[in-house]
Order: sequence, then C-alpha cells, then structure tokens
Amino acid sequence: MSDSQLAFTPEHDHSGCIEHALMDARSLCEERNLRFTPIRELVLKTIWQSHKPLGAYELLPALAEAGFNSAPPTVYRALDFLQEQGLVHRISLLNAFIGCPHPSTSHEGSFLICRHCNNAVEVEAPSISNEVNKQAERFGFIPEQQSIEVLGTCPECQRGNA
Amino acid sequence: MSDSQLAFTPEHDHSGCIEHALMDARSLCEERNLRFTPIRELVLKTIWQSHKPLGAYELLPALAEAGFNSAPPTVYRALDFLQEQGLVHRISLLNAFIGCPHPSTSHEGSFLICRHCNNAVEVEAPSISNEVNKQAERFGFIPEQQSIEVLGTCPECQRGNA
DNA sequence: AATTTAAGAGTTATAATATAACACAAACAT
DNA sequence: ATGTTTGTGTTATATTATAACTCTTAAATT
Repeated sequence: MSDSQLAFTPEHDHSGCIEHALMDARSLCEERNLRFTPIRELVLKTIWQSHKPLGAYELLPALAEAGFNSAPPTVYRALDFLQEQGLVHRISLLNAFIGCPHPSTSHEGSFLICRHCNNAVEVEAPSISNEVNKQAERFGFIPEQQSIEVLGTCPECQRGNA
Repeated sequence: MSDSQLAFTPEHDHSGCIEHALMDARSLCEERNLRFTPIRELVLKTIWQSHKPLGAYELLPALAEAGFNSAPPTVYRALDFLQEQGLVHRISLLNAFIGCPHPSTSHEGSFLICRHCNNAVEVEAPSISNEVNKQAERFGFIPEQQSIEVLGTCPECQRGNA
C-alpha cells in the first residue's frame, strides 16, 4: 500500500509516520542550513500526531505543556517556517495544517479530505497539476501556486468506521 | 473572446456583466421559486461591481448606504443563499466571494487569481474536474466538492498594467 | 379575509483565525 | 569581542465567521 493510502487506514503504524517526518525535517534543515528549533520540531511533531489537519490554535496547548510561550504568533511563526520549507501544507478549506509526507521533492499537493473523520491525504498527481498549469497558460496566465482540495467520504467512513 | 477572459481585459463592457448576472439570478430564482430579495440582489450586484473577489466585510458598506442593517449576519446570510444557488463562489485562498458567470449550469469552478491586480476568473475545465474526481475514486474516496484555485500573474499585469 | 406558518431580517454578542509592532535573547559571522 | 541576523516573548488588535434570540414580512392554509 502506498503511503498516501495509509491515512485512511487506522491500523497503520502511525508512530512510523511521526518518526519518519521528524527525521526528514531534521536532515532537510541540515542540508539547507536552517535551524530546526525545539518549537519548530514540537509543532511539526504535534501536527503529525494524526492525519487530521489541525488548526493553529489546536497546536497551542502542546507548546504550553512544553513550557514555551503559547501565544498565537509563536505557532504561526513555526507554521510559516514549516510551510516555506514544504514540511507542512495549509488546507485552505479548513484553515488547518497537515504534515507533508514527502517534503524533499518539490511539489504541488492535492488533498482528499474526509468530511466525516476529518482525515486528509495528500495525493501526488503530477498529471493533474500539469493540466491545471497548462489550462492557466492557455489564458496567458502565469501560474505560481495552486491549491486542489477535494471534500468527500473516505473508504473507512463508507464502511461506517468513522 | 470567451467571457472567461474578459475579467483580465479591463476595457470590456463591465456593465454588461453586472446586468447579465442580475438577470440570470432573477430568472433562476423565479424558476426555483426562491426569493431574490433586495438584500440578496444588492449583495450580488455589489460583488459584481468588479471581477475582484470581495470579502464579506467589504460588502457591508453597500448595505449600510442602502439603509439596510449592516451587521455581519446579514451579509453572510445573503452570501450563503447565493452560494447555495451557485450565484457566487467562495475563493477559500482569499476568504472572499466572486460572482459566478454561468450559475445555471451546475459545475465545479476553478479559479485563476492574479496576485497583483486581484482579478479572478472562473475557468470551466470539465476534463480537469473529472480527472480530479477519478483520481479520488482511485483511492476509494467519494468526491463531493472540489476546490481548484491557482494564484499567479494575469496577462494584463505581465504587461505592467496593474 | 383571517389565521397560521415559515422564511427572512434585525440585533447583540462572541467565537475562531491571523497579524502588527516592539522588546529581548540566542546564534552566527566577522 | 562585537555587530548582525534570526528566533522568540509579549501585548494588542485586526479579520473572518457564527450563535442565539427577536421581530417582521411574505406565503400557505383555512
């Protein structure tokens, strides 16, 4: 099973997801000579606690527990950094943030978001992404950033396992 | 030139857009036995003053001027109605609303949004829309609503006519 | 036409999301 | 060791959206 499908399969070894994401982030920051500070790490780790996108304010308690300042700017700064580095994505339909499973490859993610269990998976669909860009260019428009988000019902919830 | 391109062409007869949108809305509401109230009409008309998506709070002054209540719920109710009827779309990347140029045909719009002049056009791309749905179904996911938004630079702004 | 019902709008308050601005501290570069 | 940049602390506030309740007006029913 591809990693993209894992999120809709509750019995997957999720601790693996978390560790993998943190390792990726660490090495990526090292490569780019960026500081993977405790706050940034904690925010990323908290986001990765599940495959459900989290709002910025849902991340604050984790910061508070760990003894950090837990005012909004702290978490938004960390989120800005993580987004710039492609480590998390913002789901604009939900005003929420989710970890990126393959941050090193630059990409435009598209997302399948279950309206029932709130899990979201990032789907790699270069062909769609390219088609969208081509369509834009047909209008003389230069595409710079794209957002593809699909709301619906995931396989688990279709089986009644919300 | 197709109507979709008009928005990026400032010299188009925009008053035609407005009138056309209002006529469409009127007849659509009549068909569906819905009330196209003065508030709803005014909100739609105000949205159609330009091809730039407007935030809910930017619509309030027009209501106030016309002597209506101008508290947020008033405009959000009108927007909810207009969205349900497909007369306006919400651009989630901007938290803003834009008129739909072809409300009678049910569709999933995709949007090209210029980061410079803020104009946005709705692009009909059934093939892309279908591809996105197919991709979702490949994961066993039932797609119910999709949002495709592209930020970039429009033709006019490439020529320096912001 | 009078009465009931439902839909729309008025009003107040507040929730949820996000950012501005400035002070302070730690890391890094020279 | 010193200056500079980057990250964080802190306070305040901006922006977007909704809850809850009242009142009015239009529509449906008798």
